[in-house]
Amino acid sequence: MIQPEILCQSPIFRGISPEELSELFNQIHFQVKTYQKNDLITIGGEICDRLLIIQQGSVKAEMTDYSGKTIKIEDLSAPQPLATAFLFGKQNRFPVTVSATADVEMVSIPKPEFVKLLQLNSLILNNYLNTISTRAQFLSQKLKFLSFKTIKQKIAHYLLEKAGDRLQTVEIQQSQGQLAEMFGVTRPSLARTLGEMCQEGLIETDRRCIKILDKNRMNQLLKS
Amino acid sequence: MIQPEILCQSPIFRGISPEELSELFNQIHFQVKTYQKNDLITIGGEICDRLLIIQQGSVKAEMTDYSGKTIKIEDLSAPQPLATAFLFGKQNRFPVTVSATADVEMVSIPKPEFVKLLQLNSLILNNYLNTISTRAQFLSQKLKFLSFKTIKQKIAHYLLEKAGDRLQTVEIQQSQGQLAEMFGVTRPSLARTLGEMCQEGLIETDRRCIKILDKNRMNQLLKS
DNA sequence: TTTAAAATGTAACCAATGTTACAAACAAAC
DNA sequence: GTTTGTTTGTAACATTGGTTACATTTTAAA
Repeated sequence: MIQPEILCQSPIFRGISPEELSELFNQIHFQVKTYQKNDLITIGGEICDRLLIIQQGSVKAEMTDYSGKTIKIEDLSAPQPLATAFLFGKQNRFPVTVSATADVEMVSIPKPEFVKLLQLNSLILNNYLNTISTRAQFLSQKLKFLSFKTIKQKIAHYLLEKAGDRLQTVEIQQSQGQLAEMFGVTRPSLARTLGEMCQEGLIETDRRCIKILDKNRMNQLLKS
Repeated sequence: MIQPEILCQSPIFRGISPEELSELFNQIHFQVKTYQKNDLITIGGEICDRLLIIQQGSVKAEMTDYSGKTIKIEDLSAPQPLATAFLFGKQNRFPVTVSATADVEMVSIPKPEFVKLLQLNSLILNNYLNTISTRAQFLSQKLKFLSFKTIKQKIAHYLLEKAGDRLQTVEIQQSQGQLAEMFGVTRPSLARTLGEMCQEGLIETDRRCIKILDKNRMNQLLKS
């Protein structure tokens, strides 16, 4: 039924040997369900009272908007877990509708059984805590970034972060277009603002290298 | 040293009796540290390898910007825990500098000891998981909200969410000004946009009641 | 009831950014 | 070297939302 060699690759069971994992699964109740391509696995809004881990195959997660249409959120494949941030907490309902994009085997562990697992094995506990904490930290960072209103501020924040205390010159890996997308702005707007910052003597650009000329003034930008 | 009657009010120990809590604390290592008003408790960037819970007094959390100046983030008092989302995860450093705003007693539990607690008591485990999951869900919601670009979209999202499937009329509790702050826009801009939506026949406003006239068209707004 | 304070509606103006379009520079493939 | 597709710089114009100011309405207090 379960395939320990696959499951131990999952972020939640990372570091556990396949043998140990088999042993652990012997101590809890769980189900392995199979779905065929296009089957519905969860429906958005449904109570999330079990941990689902893809053992085989792949799924897509979609969100339903107010008019009933669906928008694809992400594709997931084995051995990814589903909706780890919604098993606990106040709002423990699936935020998304999940359906199979290939034949799927899904390991389903009821919440109380998963809690048992967490108490049986401290590695699993740590892995799970790390997973949701990392997610919270990621979201937190993203929000902080969005709190900068103007494009100039976003650029200043990005460059100062990337340069740290030492460096004067930052080399960006992505293209201007990708950077713009990360900032949530359009490419021409980003280019224009970079141009303005050059004119103001804040930075100097040379292809993908950006030299910070005036860190103090850049800092000032972030406070207004 | 520890005051179980106070600590069991903390979100992390909620539901545990004071006696039980004393018993649990006997099984782990921890420290109770005292600070005087204005003492530094943690410094932003420092490794977060212990759980801190305020047992007595109050603290403020501040963030340091690039130029070294600090901005107050929040005030916390007993029996709140500090930075629960940064004990685990990839970026386990305090995001903020914390200092005492009154004489403080702080319970400090090293991470490995706290992990023991989590394994000893499933209520604590559940509480902690709920705490960080709720936080991730809150941040997620906030981000979703910010993803709506225009004020019209934010209003539409807010109203549709609040109305649900059934209702036609939504009554808002807050003042327009508070609503505007929640949306991250200025009060006159919000008022102007509400006015525009009335003219377009999307809604009808009467003091603090807003009637949705055309749900379909409102939905359309969210997709562009 | 009168009065003061707060909340609301509205307007003119301005700054920031999106939109669209196009040309120049560059990189990769042939 | 030429060609082709991608990336970058830039410009004109439209839209959005912030700013400021003020009149009106509502609420609360005296």
